[in-house]
Amino acid sequence: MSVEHDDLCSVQCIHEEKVAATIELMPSEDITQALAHIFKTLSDNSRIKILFALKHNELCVCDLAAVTGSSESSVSHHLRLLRADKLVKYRREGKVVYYSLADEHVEKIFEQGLGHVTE
Amino acid sequence: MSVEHDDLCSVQCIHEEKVAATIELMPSEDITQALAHIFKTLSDNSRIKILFALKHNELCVCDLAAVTGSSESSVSHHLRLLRADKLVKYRREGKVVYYSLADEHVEKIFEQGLGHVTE
DNA sequence: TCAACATTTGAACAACTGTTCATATGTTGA
DNA sequence: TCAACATATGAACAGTTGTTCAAATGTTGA
Repeated sequence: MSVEHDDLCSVQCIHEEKVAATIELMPSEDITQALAHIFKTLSDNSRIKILFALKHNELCVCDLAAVTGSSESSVSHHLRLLRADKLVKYRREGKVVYYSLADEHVEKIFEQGLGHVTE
Repeated sequence: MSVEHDDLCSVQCIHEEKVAATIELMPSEDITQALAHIFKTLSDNSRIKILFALKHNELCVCDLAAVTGSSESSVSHHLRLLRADKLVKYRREGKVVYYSLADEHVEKIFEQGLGHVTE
């Protein structure tokens, strides 16, 4: 009764000024969610492989399945997510759809990621 | 019987040379997995907020809970993942543990990510 | 028009993830 | 030593995700 969980307990060790100042500098919820979302799209091994495969060539779904060692259906599902986040673009040539990287951002993000991984 | 799924069907549209050349240029499984792993760690909104909060100050778990609006337990679980990937470091001062960014890689990765998001 | 094929889509399932709650660990000051 | 507190940890639960299988689109050449 005397010690409620939200009123006292969790306020005891807080550095108020620092917290207030930090909150001021925080980006909006929209931005943090957008960042989390793009990293989520990049957080799957199959999708990483697809993006690496597209680094030098445009490739069709069949090719990507062969390169990454997954089924065409699986690749297609992944490509849908990559398309939704504008990480890849595509063009149709007859029955075949060729995918390629949307821009060079992906490669730069990868470089930074690799920089952290291999340090 | 005549048309087996792995023998013929999925080999029909493949551009063999391009596929072979692309496979040559692919990074190792270890590398793609490591990349996927680091992006997975960055793919959660709470963890993104924690890292942004640590951009200017070192902060204790309580502070981080207040800034991010989550429970201390939740923050602590997230910090464990961030520690495991060497994205944050920490120092103990009495009962309080202060966390800070491990290096400037995180910020650079964020910059690239934001570049893609806000374009 | 039709068969063949490349791709996409949807449902279903197991595996994984984030949060909460309860409990444990460490640290301080009395 | 002990209570108080900051943090960490483990189990459990709902929600999400990646894959597979089956079926549906497009698209071409006959």
